[in-house]
Amino acid sequence: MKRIAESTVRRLSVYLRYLEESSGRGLSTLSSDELAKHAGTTSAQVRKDLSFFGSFGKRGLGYSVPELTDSLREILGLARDWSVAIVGAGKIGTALAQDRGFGSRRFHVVAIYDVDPAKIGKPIGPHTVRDFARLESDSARARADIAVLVVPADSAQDAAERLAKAGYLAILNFAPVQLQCPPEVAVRSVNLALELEGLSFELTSRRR
Amino acid sequence: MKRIAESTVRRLSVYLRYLEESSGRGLSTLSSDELAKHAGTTSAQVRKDLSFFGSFGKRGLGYSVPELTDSLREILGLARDWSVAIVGAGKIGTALAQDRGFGSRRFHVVAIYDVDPAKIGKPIGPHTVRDFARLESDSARARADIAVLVVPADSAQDAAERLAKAGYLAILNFAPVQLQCPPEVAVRSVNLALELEGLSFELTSRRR
DNA sequence: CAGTGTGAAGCACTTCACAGCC
DNA sequence: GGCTGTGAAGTGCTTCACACTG
Repeated sequence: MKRIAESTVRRLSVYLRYLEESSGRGLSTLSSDELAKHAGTTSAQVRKDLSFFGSFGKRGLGYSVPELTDSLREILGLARDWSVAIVGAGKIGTALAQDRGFGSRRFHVVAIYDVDPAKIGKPIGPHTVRDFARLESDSARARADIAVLVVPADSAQDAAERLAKAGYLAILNFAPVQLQCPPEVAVRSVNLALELEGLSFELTSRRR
Repeated sequence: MKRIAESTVRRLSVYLRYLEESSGRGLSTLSSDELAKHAGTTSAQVRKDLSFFGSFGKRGLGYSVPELTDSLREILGLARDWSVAIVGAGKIGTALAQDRGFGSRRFHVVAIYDVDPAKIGKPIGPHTVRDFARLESDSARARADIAVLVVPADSAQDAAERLAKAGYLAILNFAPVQLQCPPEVAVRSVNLALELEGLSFELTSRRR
């Protein structure tokens, strides 16, 4: 199968969200044009995106909401649940662990790690902060699928390597560093400083 | 001036970070190749990126660390400070407000808003949660430059419109919705559900 | 006839390759 | 000789436009 662009996958998620909302409002079909409006793209783009994976629509009619919902869930790997471990029990890690919406859908936080003795053992929602030294022994028994890395920049690379060795399949990285990981580990980064600096650039350059 | 791609701006931020680190280690020049290694790109890309804004390097030598640092700060609009208001004092908003690194560099949190009477008046670090109803009157006196929107999905669009009307220049949106804003307001979105679903897709499709 | 599916065209970002300068 | 700056070529995503079908 041809490689799918990351931008395409992002849009599929957005379509899915709108489909779920539409389903809640009792709609049974949706056109590429309606999907496009709510996803901030064009109808041609919607059709192209979906056509990578098959023919889901009916000509003259549009897409069946329940059918396309199921198909997109299948495509995005959301027909199953994923377990998530939060690595780093700082302010943001703690907030993410408790945030509904982050844990919702098919992603379930199953553990929170930290190296700080002052934090280890502390309760966070239904969890207790575990010693990151136990990562390897924990993982031998039961490992989460995805790690959310919320540690300081200078310990992120080490932590990532241990996660990769311990068999984690994916890392969502919040540390402001370019992680070096073996190719079998999927990595995405969210870098808030970068986003703010992007806004700073726009405000500086594009303002009339 | 020709339009600059968002991906280019992202990389400039990454270069700047490495320049600052290198400066701390006493390096005085850096080649496009060294910059590329640490930014995860190619030397040609680095040179192209920089050439949009001028000629900063010396042939045969590379780039002067202090000079390029200054130039990039200037380009990215980081030669000045920016004030930031956090809108939404939930778990994540509160965490961001207190996170060092987020507030660091040239971005300073100056206010935190919420609509929940239970939260209004609560101290968060050096700040006190303010009633979002006061946004307009506050803004008439002194308005922050950038708003960080950390409210539930169903109130995000309303909040964004009020921020735009109140004269905010930019919004960093964490709510999982496609914000509709007037074009003079710069918007960037960070959507954690989308990132997780992107990983889910990779784990499902690309695994051998 | 409304709306999908899709080759072809268009556009934008990246990589190449080399002339030019230090 | 080393490394930048940059047109030209390459690649990949997006938009167009239209044949096709329910």
